[in-house]
Amino acid sequence: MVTDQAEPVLSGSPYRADCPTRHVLDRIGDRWTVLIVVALWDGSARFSELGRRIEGISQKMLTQTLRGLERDGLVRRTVYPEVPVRVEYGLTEAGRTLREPLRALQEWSIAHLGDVTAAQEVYDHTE
Amino acid sequence: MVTDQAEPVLSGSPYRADCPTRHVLDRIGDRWTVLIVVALWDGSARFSELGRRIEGISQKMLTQTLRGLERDGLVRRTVYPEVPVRVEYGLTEAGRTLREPLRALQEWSIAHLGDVTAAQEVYDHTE
DNA sequence: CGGAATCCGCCATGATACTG
DNA sequence: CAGTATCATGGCGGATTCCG
Repeated sequence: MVTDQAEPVLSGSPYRADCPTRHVLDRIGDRWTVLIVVALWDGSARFSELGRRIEGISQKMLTQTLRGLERDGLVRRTVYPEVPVRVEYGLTEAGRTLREPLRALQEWSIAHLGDVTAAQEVYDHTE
Repeated sequence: MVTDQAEPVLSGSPYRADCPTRHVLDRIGDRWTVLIVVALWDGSARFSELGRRIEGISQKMLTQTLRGLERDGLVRRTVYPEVPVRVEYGLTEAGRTLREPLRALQEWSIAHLGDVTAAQEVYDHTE
């Protein structure tokens, strides 16, 4: 996560702490990031519209996660100085490239959640 | 493994708390699950070999995460009653189906981590 | 070797209140 | 509407010890 101990490790280790996958997982592996990206891939949305789309997210986490995505260059924040102010969030070009890998994961979820749940029940029942 | 959902869960409708993607993210969205699955791609491995492959994981989390994957039916644990005992972990058929979506994510990481890091530096510098 | 059990710090998350 | 600020907390994950 944050702690990357400068430990000399054998160079054969395939899954080193600084590999790209680890970094990306640390960023999108939280509770809300993926959900926000998915919620935005049909088009931009306003702050409260996003909050309504993503059931259960708090205002704080919506703000915080959007800031992180903006910092990563995956989401663009646009302010329209109207009254009342309007703020739109949308995926950047880079953010849109995340669609395909995330869609693959989403389709896996839809296709296999049933199997996973069934396996859990067997496991819990027979242990 | 053909998914024939005419209308994806996320299109138009609120992103509900009980949708498959949320459940799966809650399961694989932790610190180690994905890394273990990836580490098992090439074949089974013993407990300590896994620990050596995945830099930074503690014994406790290795055990705990493997138990979760076993419960989900994604990893199979095989005990060989030798002396000393030998335990092998390998992906199940279901676990292997996770390879493609995770590989897509991995490739995205490799391809875009540089852009993300660069965007972060710009963001941190200009705010 | 392959764990189980225990203690514990810390941080991500959540609830609440306030603001421009 | 679109946030910011503050406080409380649950549990994730690390370190250590013990066991068959």
